[in-house]
Amino acid sequence: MSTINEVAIMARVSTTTVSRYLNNRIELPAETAARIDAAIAALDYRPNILAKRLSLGRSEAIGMMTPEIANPFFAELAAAVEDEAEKHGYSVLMSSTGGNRERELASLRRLKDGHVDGLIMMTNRPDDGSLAATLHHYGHIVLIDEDIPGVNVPKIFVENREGARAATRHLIEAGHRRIAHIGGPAKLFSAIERLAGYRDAMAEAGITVDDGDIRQGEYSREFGRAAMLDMLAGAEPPTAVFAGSDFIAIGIMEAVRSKGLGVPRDISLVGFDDMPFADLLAPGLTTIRQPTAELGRIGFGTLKALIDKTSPPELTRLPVALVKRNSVAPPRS
Amino acid sequence: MSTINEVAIMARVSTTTVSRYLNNRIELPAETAARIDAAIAALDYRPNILAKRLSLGRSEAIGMMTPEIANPFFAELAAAVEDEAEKHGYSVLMSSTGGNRERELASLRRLKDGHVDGLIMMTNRPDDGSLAATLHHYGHIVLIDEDIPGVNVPKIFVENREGARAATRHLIEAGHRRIAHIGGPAKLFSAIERLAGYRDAMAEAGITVDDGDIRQGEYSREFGRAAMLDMLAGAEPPTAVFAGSDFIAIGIMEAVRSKGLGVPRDISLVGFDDMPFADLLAPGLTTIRQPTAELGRIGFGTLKALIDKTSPPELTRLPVALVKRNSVAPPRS
DNA sequence: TCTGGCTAGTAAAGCGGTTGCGTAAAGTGG
DNA sequence: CCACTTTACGCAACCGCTTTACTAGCCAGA
Repeated sequence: MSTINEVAIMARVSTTTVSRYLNNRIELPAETAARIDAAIAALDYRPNILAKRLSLGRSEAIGMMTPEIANPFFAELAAAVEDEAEKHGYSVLMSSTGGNRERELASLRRLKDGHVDGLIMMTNRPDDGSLAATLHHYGHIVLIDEDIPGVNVPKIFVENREGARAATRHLIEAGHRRIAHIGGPAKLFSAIERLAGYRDAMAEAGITVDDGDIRQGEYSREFGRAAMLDMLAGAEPPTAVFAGSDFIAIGIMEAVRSKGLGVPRDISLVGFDDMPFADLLAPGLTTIRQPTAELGRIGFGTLKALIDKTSPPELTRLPVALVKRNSVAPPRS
Repeated sequence: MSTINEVAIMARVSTTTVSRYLNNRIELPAETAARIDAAIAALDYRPNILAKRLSLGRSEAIGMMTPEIANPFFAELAAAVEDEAEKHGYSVLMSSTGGNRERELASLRRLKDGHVDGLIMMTNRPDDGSLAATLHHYGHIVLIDEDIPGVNVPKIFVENREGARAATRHLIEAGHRRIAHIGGPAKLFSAIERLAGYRDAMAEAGITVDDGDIRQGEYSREFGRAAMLDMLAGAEPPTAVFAGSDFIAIGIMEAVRSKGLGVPRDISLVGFDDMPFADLLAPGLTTIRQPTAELGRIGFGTLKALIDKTSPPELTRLPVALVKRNSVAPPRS
């Protein structure tokens, strides 16, 4: 590997000049520039990025914190971020925390250590305030998909409430009146918004919601199954369910099936997320699609703006869309 | 941020001593060590990793090239690598190439530029030789999951052939004789091995394979569906299929269903990979599980051995296992 | 008493860039 | 022809850490 010094010697100038020339901080006579160019080509010189980083104190890399990269939703998001970052010459350091506070903090430490210039954070659990408190001390952070209340950084979310409203309305329009909602953690931002959207739609249709028809728990298949089994055990179960996530929806399907019932014959179902597997299911899951890739792209753009000191919008909301498949039918009369 | 120099001053020693002490290259009298420890604690000193990297010429980061991070299989693999790397103090730079040669080369360039100390490569397309040729010039590379023929680096694969054999035997044991194989690209290493395993099992059972019962194409849902539709259009379709991947198996399910037939009632089916969604399907897909996380862990370990100049094994083979779900039944008589 | 071998460190030269000051030489206006 | 501004660069410090080569001081053995 050749160095800037070798280039300088070959071009008969100083390293200062080469460095400035390469960074466009100087205008050189064509002849000098040509000599430098020639030397660079001859030596196949490429700047040592490690040295550059040390000198500049920047790493031209960003970190990305996801709860679980193996979750297709986060994987897709990650891919989009990486894609966009690459375009701007940034590397991405992935870190999947497994929802582990330890690892979240390690990730933040890296940021502080100058390892990375900024951080895109995704989380999927409610914060007890400790994360929020920590974040205050850090530099360039962007929150994606899920809020951490009390943190004052740019945030990018989807229209959770609108989406939930559309999902619920879709069920109402199919003729259902007893529509349950099995959603995410009661304290989690997205779950709160989705619940609100569900209530909106029900209220708009003039339907009174029985509190027993609302269940909140983890965004997981297991919770979906358990909650649905519980509902089915009731005297008069609902005819439709709006699930807070596709994982929950899968659990619901399992529960329904295990009772010898069918989706959508006995229970209509709408999910949220449009995970890649949503259309692999039988029946295909009607769900709310999030603009995953867009979230990632805009997330990176926002972070870059932050790094470049141009102030990005405080809050960006991305629209969602209802994807109709085969898990909704009119109620059996 | 405090520096090693400040620590040295506070502890009344030289930076050399602090550096050596921290890197366990020196043994100090307890009293001196205590002074240094105290200074570090007091100043909340953490070494500047950028400086360390420059000085050492190592980046303590590895690259990971995957065709598509959004594919659950690769995502899981990536998560395992990341996990293991983290434990050893390495960062992981993810790069999903989308099967794009350009991006593959960019990834390799980074490696050369000292961006990373080594690279874990995964690919999913047959190489025309150009990639293999390029790889020869590079340093620390480990190949995971799929071979690039002619490349002389440590490789970690699963027992494709054994797995295929077990899958096929499972169908035979269920009573099937006409068993088709719809597999991956004819020139792709894993597909070749899996086909061989299928032939093994059939030969062992004394069943002659009709060439028309073997189809090779992409590891994709679309190919699976098309191939299966074609088979079903034949005069006497098979009663069972061993699919080269779970994606292919899903396509097969769709095809079977679209003809008004059922899995496993009319067609028994075994996949390969055990993707996270395999058990979400209805019926649950019987398939061959790859030790995904293990692949990742061992992949990192092998790369690290390479970096540390201890020569790792040329080839590691990881066992697979048959996971029985509900897509296999005896043939209808 | 001298030599040699520890012990417990240190000074200084990198690693490969960037950058705040300078400055010699050439050009310009009066 | 002189003072002044450009033009075209260079010197050397700096980023924070590692490492090679060296030394001061002490003790043991001959």
